[in-house]
Amino acid sequence: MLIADLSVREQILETANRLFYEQGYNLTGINQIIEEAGVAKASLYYHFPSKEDLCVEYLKKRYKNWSTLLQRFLANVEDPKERIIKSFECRSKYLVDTHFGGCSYTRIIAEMPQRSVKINDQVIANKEKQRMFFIEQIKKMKGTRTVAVSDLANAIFLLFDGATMQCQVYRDLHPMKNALKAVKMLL
Amino acid sequence: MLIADLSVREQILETANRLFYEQGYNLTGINQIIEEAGVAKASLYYHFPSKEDLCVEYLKKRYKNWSTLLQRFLANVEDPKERIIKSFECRSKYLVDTHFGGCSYTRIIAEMPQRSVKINDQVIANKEKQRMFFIEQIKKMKGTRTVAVSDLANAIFLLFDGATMQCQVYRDLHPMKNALKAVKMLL
DNA sequence: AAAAACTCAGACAAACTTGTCTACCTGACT
DNA sequence: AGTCAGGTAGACAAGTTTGTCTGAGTTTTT
Repeated sequence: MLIADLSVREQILETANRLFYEQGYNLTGINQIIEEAGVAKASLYYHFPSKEDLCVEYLKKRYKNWSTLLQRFLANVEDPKERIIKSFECRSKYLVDTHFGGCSYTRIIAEMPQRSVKINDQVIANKEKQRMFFIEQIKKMKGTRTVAVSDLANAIFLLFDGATMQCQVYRDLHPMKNALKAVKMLL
Repeated sequence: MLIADLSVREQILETANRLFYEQGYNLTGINQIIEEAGVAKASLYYHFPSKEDLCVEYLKKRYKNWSTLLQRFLANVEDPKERIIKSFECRSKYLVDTHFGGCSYTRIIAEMPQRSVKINDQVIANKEKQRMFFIEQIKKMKGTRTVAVSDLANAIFLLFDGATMQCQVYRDLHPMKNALKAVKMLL
């Protein structure tokens, strides 16, 4: 589990990333994190003022990892429509790789009805970045659009997000396939 | 908080329903439930073998309540297309009434990565019933369909479910409005 | 009348929770 | 030589968690 050559801070964050996502935020204790990260408790609280702050960094990391994966998938793909389709395929791979863990942002929200401002803002920021990806692609698309750019992008984003969640629930890729079919209907 | 004339079992379930949804399943303790329900701990464990079993009953109750609300919304609405649109409006009302609590089934899944079989089965059953509603409406729709019934119904279900989740995240109805726009594009 | 179902209050076990604090150590920079 | 960033181990506080159990009392059914 321990990854060599990682600073203590990175070791903590990497371990928290794994445990928060695999077990859930509320079910993961600070003690388990420091134990599995192989660091002292004071070290955790030296780098992260609280579990809540660690959660915010976790959310940032999740977005960074997703973004990296997506960029790899989209390298050499120019056509906007093709980029949208590829992003759904990227999501499918992500879901399989994570054993259908679903969207980490959504899950954090679901776990914390009494959302803190910090966590709320980070989740919204991450979601908005995902939404903007679709906005950008639709904007780039040629052809006279009969519907507004944002309406189409938002619809695709809803399908993307909805399918991610349903894949988690059903532990199967079929919702993502259905979402892709719907996207093709809309485009 | 206490509702008169309810049996002890119903009092417990009603309180659990409120607390699980408002605070989350993991953050709601048995002790809080019995305290707010005004019953003894032994009474809870007499009616529900475990917190997990209580959760299953909670999920059943949530579906029953949603189903009742939906039926009230759809009374006197015959046209399948209109019934679909009304179901989205019903969801909007539901979300506002629950202060954007989102979908209880989804949230339970999000909170419990190590899903028990009982809970998993109940969530799937509830979700499938919701999906079947859309299947039924599409089936009833006249006109030569260029796409398969299930593909269209699944797309609408994805939008419905995705919008419910996004409304929870954004604490706003705009995703549901976007979903409805998308549905109208598809129909 | 007897039995069964239901309800109460609360102690108890054995664990876990976040965060603080003491006390110490190492290495780098000024 | 001195300061400070970064690290160790672990005790501690004050609370929480689910579930069991004792022991009693009431209500309903047979």
